[in-house]
Amino acid sequence: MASIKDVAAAAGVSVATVSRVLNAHPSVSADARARVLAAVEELGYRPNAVARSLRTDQTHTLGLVISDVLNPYFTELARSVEEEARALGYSVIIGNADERPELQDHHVRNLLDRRIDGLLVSPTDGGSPLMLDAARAGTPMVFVDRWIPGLDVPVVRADGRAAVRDLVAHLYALGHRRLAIIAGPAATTTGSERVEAFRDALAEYGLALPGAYIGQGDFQAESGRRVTEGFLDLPEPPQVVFAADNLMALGALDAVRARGLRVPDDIALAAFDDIPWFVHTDPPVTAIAQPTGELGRAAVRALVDRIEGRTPRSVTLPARLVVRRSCGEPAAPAQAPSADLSPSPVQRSTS
Amino acid sequence: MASIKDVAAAAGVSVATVSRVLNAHPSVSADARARVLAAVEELGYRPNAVARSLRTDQTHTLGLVISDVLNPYFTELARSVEEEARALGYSVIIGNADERPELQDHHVRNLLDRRIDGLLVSPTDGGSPLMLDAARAGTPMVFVDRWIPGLDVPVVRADGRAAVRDLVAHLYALGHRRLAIIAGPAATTTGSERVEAFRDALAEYGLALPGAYIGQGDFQAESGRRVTEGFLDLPEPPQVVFAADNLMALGALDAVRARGLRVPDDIALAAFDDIPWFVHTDPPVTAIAQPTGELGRAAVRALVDRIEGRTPRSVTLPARLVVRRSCGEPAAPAQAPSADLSPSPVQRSTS
DNA sequence: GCACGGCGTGGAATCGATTACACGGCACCG
DNA sequence: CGGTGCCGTGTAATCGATTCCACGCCGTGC
Repeated sequence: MASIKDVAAAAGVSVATVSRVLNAHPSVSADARARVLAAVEELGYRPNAVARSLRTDQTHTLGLVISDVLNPYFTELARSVEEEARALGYSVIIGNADERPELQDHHVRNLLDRRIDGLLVSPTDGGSPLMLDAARAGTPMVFVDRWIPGLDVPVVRADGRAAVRDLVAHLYALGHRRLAIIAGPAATTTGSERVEAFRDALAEYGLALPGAYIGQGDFQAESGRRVTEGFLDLPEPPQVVFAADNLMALGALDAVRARGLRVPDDIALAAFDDIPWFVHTDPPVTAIAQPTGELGRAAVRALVDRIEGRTPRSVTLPARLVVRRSCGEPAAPAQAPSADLSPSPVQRSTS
Repeated sequence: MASIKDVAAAAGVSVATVSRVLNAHPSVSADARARVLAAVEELGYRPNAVARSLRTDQTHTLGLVISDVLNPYFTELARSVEEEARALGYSVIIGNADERPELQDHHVRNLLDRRIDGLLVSPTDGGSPLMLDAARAGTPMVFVDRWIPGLDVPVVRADGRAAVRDLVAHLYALGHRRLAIIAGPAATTTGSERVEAFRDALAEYGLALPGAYIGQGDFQAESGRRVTEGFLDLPEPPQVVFAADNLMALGALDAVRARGLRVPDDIALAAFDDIPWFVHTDPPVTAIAQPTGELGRAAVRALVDRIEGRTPRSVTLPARLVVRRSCGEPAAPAQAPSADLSPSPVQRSTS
């Protein structure tokens, strides 16, 4: 592969001049510039990003460590992150932690070794020493979706409290009184927050959230199934199951169906995180939708602000309830009943 | 951040010795090794991968350029690719082309600039000059899923011919005679091959595939909707729509539902590419399943073979038909009728 | 007519690693 | 006892860029 030296030789100038041309430095004669550009074209020269990074100590690369690529929520997040980063002149390297802390550490270490300019993390746990050290050592960092308390790191996330309250109102209006939740890992902020928001909302209606109605999941489908089976085995099973993420909702749907029961007739189902597929499931699933794309973009902007010396801001955006049919008819007033017939969110503009 | 010089100074040795310790070179005394290791620990030293790559001309990184991250098929592919690469000591940088050739080129160029050791591509089009040049210039490369004819590049893919034949047999047995297909872009191999396989299979049953029953899609949901609407507007609409990928199937489902029609009573639906969500849609969708994980792993092995000087092999694995309810009852003999009640493929082992 | 300033340019240092080569010391062999 | 060879180590070149500094040249102003 041609290097800057080859270009310099071909153009009859020094490497310094070539570098100046490539970096749009003003101090280059028109003549030299033309000869350099001709040589670049001729040789098909492309600057070696590795060498450049070594010298400038910048990689123009962001690391994104997410909890689970197979979760459509995170896939969409990753997509919007890459898009915004590209618009700002950065590339993104994605690390999939698969909800496993040790894998998360592996990726963080790998990304740090590659000297990425900044790190976007949706932590799988409460924070490993590695991550805490990196944050304290001054690695530009932004948390997205989930975060680790006690660190001076900006957080970009959705606030689901209001939407959870709307959901409970909706369920109450439909006559449901025994409501259960499949929680995420307590070590994650989203894991514990959603339970809390749910409990608080229930309290407003004078409803309790007994221990038996809190199932411990891990954000994966299998745990949703297991927990739901436990609920169904109770002497007095809940009338509604609220899953703290979309994969666990899927597992719950499986468990209900495996018993030959029907949603919502025998038991109602709702989920945190809305995804395009919920429109097409049987029945369409009532869910709390996060502004995922906007979260990804805001997170990138905050991180790049931090990298480029500006002051990053934490951002909290509201989530909203999307009513479909999995909790019973008729649809609540908050939402048009035809929601599940509207054009699928799977489509997107590609202009 | 501490560099190798700091470690050398702290350990009282030269940088060469530090490097030798870190690279397990035999010619180091036990004493020196111990002092170096102690210094490494003390300083929290981590080798700079950028500098190392510059010197050794290896990044231990693979580039993966896929057509669409939001397509669960490619998400799963990406996941298995990363997993196998990690097992072999490589990292993966994913580029999402979004079915747009210019975006594909952007990522290929970016990855080449970063001097990735090899490239895994599922081309969005027939091959840009950039990609052809890279292949001919000797960049280690492997095509996965889709490929570009006429290049000496190994291809790892699934063969769907037999499964398409099974599908047609299934449809024929259910009494369907007017079968239509939503094709992918003709510029992609999977786009044209699937139509051909479908036509050939129909011919075996003495059925024709008229032009009106071939809709041109682009592998995105919206095109599936549009094409399906066209089918439904025909004087004699087809009895079955076969979508060449899962997103277009989703669009088709939307279009059918928007007319107030029902699958499979009014029109049947089948898809190429099986995804976990097809179990949960209304109705569960009959699909052709690729061995996605195995494809990703095989592709990485081929690429790493090529990178490390061994001879890579092309791999073709069979796809298989998974019958569910979207083409009509009763389920075909080829598959257990309870397929859609089996544990969801969304779960996975995490051991 | 001379000094000064700015512009275009090249030489060389530098980033942080790897590695070829040289060198001193010690052991072993003849 | 001297030569050979290996072992452990350090010096320095190198990868491909960026950038500081110095230098030569030219134009301008006094």
